[in-house]
Amino acid sequence: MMKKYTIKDIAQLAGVSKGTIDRVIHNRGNVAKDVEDKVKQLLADIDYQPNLIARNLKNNRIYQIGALLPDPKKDAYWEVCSDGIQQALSEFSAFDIRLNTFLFDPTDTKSFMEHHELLLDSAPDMILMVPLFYKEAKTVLEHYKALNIQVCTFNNQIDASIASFIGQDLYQSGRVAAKLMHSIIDKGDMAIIHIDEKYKNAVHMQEKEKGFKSYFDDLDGFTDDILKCKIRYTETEDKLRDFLKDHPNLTGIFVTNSKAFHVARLLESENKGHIKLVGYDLLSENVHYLKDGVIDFLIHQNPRQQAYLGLKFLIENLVFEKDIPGKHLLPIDIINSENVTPFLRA
Amino acid sequence: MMKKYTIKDIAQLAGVSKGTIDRVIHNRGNVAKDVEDKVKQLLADIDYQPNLIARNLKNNRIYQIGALLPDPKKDAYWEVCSDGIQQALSEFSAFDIRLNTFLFDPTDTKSFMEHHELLLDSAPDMILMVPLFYKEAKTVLEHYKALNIQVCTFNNQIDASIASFIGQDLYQSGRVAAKLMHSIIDKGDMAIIHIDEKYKNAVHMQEKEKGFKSYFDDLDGFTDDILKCKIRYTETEDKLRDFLKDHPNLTGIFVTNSKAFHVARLLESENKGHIKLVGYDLLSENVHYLKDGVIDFLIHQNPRQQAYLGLKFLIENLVFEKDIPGKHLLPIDIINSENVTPFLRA
DNA sequence: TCATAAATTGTGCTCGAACACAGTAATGCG
DNA sequence: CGCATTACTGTGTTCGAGCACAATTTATGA
Repeated sequence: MMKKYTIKDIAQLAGVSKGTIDRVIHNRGNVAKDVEDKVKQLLADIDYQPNLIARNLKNNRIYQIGALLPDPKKDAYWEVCSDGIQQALSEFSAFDIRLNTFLFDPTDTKSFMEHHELLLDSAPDMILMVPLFYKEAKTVLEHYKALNIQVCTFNNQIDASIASFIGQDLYQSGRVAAKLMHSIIDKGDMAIIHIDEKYKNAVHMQEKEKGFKSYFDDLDGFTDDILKCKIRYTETEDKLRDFLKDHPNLTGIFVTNSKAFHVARLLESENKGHIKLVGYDLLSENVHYLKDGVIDFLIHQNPRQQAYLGLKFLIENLVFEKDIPGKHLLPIDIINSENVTPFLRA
Repeated sequence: MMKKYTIKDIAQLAGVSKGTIDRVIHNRGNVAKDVEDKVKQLLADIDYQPNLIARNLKNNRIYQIGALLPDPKKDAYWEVCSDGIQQALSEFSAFDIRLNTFLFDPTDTKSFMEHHELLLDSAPDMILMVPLFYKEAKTVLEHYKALNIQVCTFNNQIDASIASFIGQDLYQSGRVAAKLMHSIIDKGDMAIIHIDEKYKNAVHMQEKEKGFKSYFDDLDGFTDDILKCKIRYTETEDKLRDFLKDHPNLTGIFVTNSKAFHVARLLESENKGHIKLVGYDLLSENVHYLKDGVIDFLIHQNPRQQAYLGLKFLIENLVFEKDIPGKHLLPIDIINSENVTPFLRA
């Protein structure tokens, strides 16, 4: 039963004062070589761990964290992020963490850049952000790096070398969707549907598509068609209806983001409930169609947990000097009508 | 931008000394009625939150926690618990938490009681336990309650009123299994297989069975048979082989605990790979058959997370006086061959 | 009225780490 | 040798909450 050593204990053991121990621990110099060696050896021998509580008692500075996030009013997918952020803040309420949140329009790169400027003006110690637009995010992240500001990104990955990332392996999540689809459909055509403003900037949707296709490529003797359809958000309904009309043999549809409910709505109104549907995220409309049986599976990207972990990593680095993992992959949760409920609670 | 108030600030605001504030906060009496009211009002107005760091600095006692857990050497299901426990301990390494672990044989109620006695002798402040055997656990829990020792149970629930519980809704997890099975099987017979020493004491397996059946009961016009088969652990293979022979129309099997790999092994060797198989837990053998396609889905009960949360709740109650939730339900994770990997990492 | 008890309030120390600053010993240089 | 400079070491205060105890005010009774 090992005792917990304090600086005072070590000072006594080494026959010096606690000031000297402190100088050794923090390499602040002004210590005789032989004493330093002796103390260092002692510290190693007893595996000294400083009391983080006492350390932070003195360190009562106010930490400023900036958050650059998509506006949930523009896309409900982002709504739950604030829950995760609140959870992290309350968990570390013992410390004085000030969070400045800047919400940008997820359909507008200009809005992203504008709010980035505002964020910079707020002089944050660290930054939490969703790098939604590849090109702009890369520029911004390089800017932060030059300023030596630690950044945590989540939801989609830009560049492993430039900022810490929390999220799912999107390629693999495409494979999960494919596996699910494969297990529930009979023979027939399958379609991948992308519903968004700008497909080209949305690397995450392309990754999911690649993963989805790779699964079927790996199957021996699988030759059915995988169709592809890109739809801009504003023209969703008409385009979708045309697409369904053009492909009467469809038996399965994979929607690569949280917009599966648009497809579900149409399938229901056109009595095409036999078409299997796999999509993403627990938006209330998606959950509704999941419970109704129109959507068969949803993959949960858990933006709430992503935001929570991102903020937690930043705070733990600030107050405990913990390392921030370069990449933290969340599990890919499979949701059906029976297990959805516990995932909805905050 | 609200300031963080300390006891000193409040003392100044109220025009009294910090000692008086402290007496009011802790209801230690010896405060004039009018002063007490005034200070209480002030505390409420500014929503005073004590600095937990400073509070615990003084409170440097050693906390003893006892753990009564199944021996992982007897059942690999329990192996990952120690990871979760280690994680909780390292997260709270700033506090002096001593954990005494007592491992009992999960097939032997006598072993459970013996180790319970040993646990009591160690004079724990709090207890973490897996109440594997209903009758014995109930006795033991009442004993702890009489001694006023806080207990966290996980994996299976005994009695909501008697101890805190962390785990899955087992009835609902049976329904999840049923929904999965329903989505992947064609017409044909289904079987629920229980593989364990003592079925009667294993309420959790009965709950899963009830949930599974209830799903199909809710379906209109579903009339196929749901067979049932209880197998003792020692006689698994022969009994299983007979059962398969007796029911040649089987298309789906649901195994109610982590022993699905026994069935998978047999299905593979008898070339009955077309029979769909749904089971529980990410034991390495299960994962192997999942990747091979013999097992279609596994439900992840996440014993690692259960143990982690249980210990975390206990510690947070000890050091932060946080409330322990009476019941904490974990999500019911659906696992297939494509999303299993991230769930395996510690 | 005054002594004394009772009620109320203030002061000062503790926890462990961090750090400023005071204090002491060793060395250099004229 | 003596004084200054460097090299090293020890002391004391701070952070916020908690608590023991001292100090003060108020009430009570002879």
